[in-house]
Order: sequence, then C-alpha cells, then structure tokens
Amino acid sequence: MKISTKGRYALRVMIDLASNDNGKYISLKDIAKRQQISNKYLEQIISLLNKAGYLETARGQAGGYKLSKEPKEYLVGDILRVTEGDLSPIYCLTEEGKCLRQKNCKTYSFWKGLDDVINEYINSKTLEDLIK
Amino acid sequence: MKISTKGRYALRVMIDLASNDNGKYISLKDIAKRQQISNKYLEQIISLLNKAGYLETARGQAGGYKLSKEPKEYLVGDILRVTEGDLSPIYCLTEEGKCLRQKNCKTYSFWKGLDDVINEYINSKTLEDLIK
DNA sequence: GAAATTCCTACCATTTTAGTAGTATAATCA
DNA sequence: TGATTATACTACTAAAATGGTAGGAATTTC
Repeated sequence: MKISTKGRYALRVMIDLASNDNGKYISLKDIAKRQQISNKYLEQIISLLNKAGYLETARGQAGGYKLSKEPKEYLVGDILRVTEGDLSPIYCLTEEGKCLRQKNCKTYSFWKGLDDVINEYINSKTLEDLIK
Repeated sequence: MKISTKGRYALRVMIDLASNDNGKYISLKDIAKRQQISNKYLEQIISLLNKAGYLETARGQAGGYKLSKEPKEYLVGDILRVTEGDLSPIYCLTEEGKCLRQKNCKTYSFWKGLDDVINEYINSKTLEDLIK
C-alpha cells in the first residue's frame, strides 16, 4: 500500500513552487534540477497539477509556473488525489454496488473506517503546513 | 494506494475461520468455496498466516485449519502486515537513512503522520470487532 | 495402500509504475 | 520575421508488482 512517485513528486513540486516564489514564473527545468526529477517525467506531473487549476503558467522566455493560490489554500489531500487518482485503500469503497458480497460483508466497515482516517488526516494538512 | 488481494483475502479467511469454528479443523477447500477464492491462491495466503503462528493445522482426513488464539487476540493490523508486508505509505519510513534528502525533507513528517494514523487505526481493531 | 489433506517451490500472464521520446504550440526578443 | 525558450500533448517502453496456476512432496487416516 504505497503512494507512488507521482504523488510524492507532486508534493515536492508544490513545496518547491511555494518556497521559491518571488512573483515571477519558475521554469520546469529549474524545479526539475532542484528536485532531481527528470524534466520529461516532471512535465507529466505538473500537467496534472495544471489541469486541476493549481498553477498559473506562461510560455516562452521567462515563462514557467507559479501557484494560483496561497499555500494555505491547498489541501495536501487534494494534491495527492489529483496526481495519485483514487486514494481509497480498496476498490469497493469507490465502486459501490459492484461487489455482490457487499451487503453482508464483514470487512466493509473496517475498510471504510480506514479510508476515513486517511482522508481526515490528509485533508487536515495544507501546503503551508509542510513549508513551515 | 491499495491493499492487495492478499491482505483482503486474509482478513476474510480469518473471519471465516472464526465464524465457522466448531472445534474441528476446517479444510482449505471449504474456506475457498465459501469465500470464492481459488484453492491454490488461498494456499499461499493461508501459508503466510500459518507461518506467523496464527493457525493450528492438521493434515490428512479431517485435517485443516483453526485459529490458534481467540478472535479478540488478533490485531487486524498484524494480519495485514503478515500478508501485505510493509504497510507504510512510502519507503522512506522503513528504509531509514537511504534517502539522502531526508535530513531537510519537508514531506517526511507529513508521511510519518499518515503512517501513524493508519497504524493507530488498524492496531485498534481486532478480529472479534469484525465478526460482530 | 488409497484417499484426503496440508506443504513447498516454480512458473506465468496481465497490469501498473516510472519513466523516455518526439513533436506541436506559444511567447519573446533581436 | 525568425531564432530561441519555454510549455503542451501524445505515444511508446522497460521493469516491477499483482494475482494468480501448476505440479508434486509429505503426512495422516481409514
């Protein structure tokens, strides 16, 4: 039960953007260098964050990325969900009704409880909390 | 971030053994049938539980498995750890010192916190809790 | 000694992960 | 206007993990 590189790198990218914010756009190349992530792979991850509306972008010279909101407005849970996809520990929790065994499943509420504590935690932290 | 079939099936097997306990050994075939899991795959999962000392076994006719302890003495967390392996959400938490970035890592304590809430939860539940 | 059962090890197809690669599009500046 | 610098998009791929199968050995009972 592991978080993949996408989610982990995404957090680091967001922290990098927040920490190095000087009002200007920050190029992907700079982030990749600081974070030791390949340009091309980082592109895919940033693309997910961008499509979610978490970034402002500019092309061309002096182009790059910056955060579109204040660090305290980003829930870590949201950043992870956007990059990792569904975070629930088992599929039954998101694919309701698909499992025929569900109506008398003795494990369902246990898994639901696990999902709840995970979400409670990751939604209680903001990007700002990580920077401090 | 998903729990695999091994952990999920293992929980169901343990619940099955607890629920159908009549003092006699229960054969793998019976469990497999009730739980709709293939005999051969179930063998591997039961083997892990057995090696962890969670089961009593007997071969030959009327052989099979039964729990070696009372349901309330099994932590769900232990059952999952035995079958899933390491449950921590990222490798840094178990491979201490391997990550060169660790000493000034802004995400480490976040992940540690996530690991903590997960473990707190799964260690707070026993097999007995699931049966009721 | 046949039948029923667990125990052990090797193999394998599919899916997921963690990237690479190439090209198109847009903005800037000389 | 064209060279340069940057993002945007899509396709491909090697390696690892997942979810099994398969075959036979060992043990117990009848």
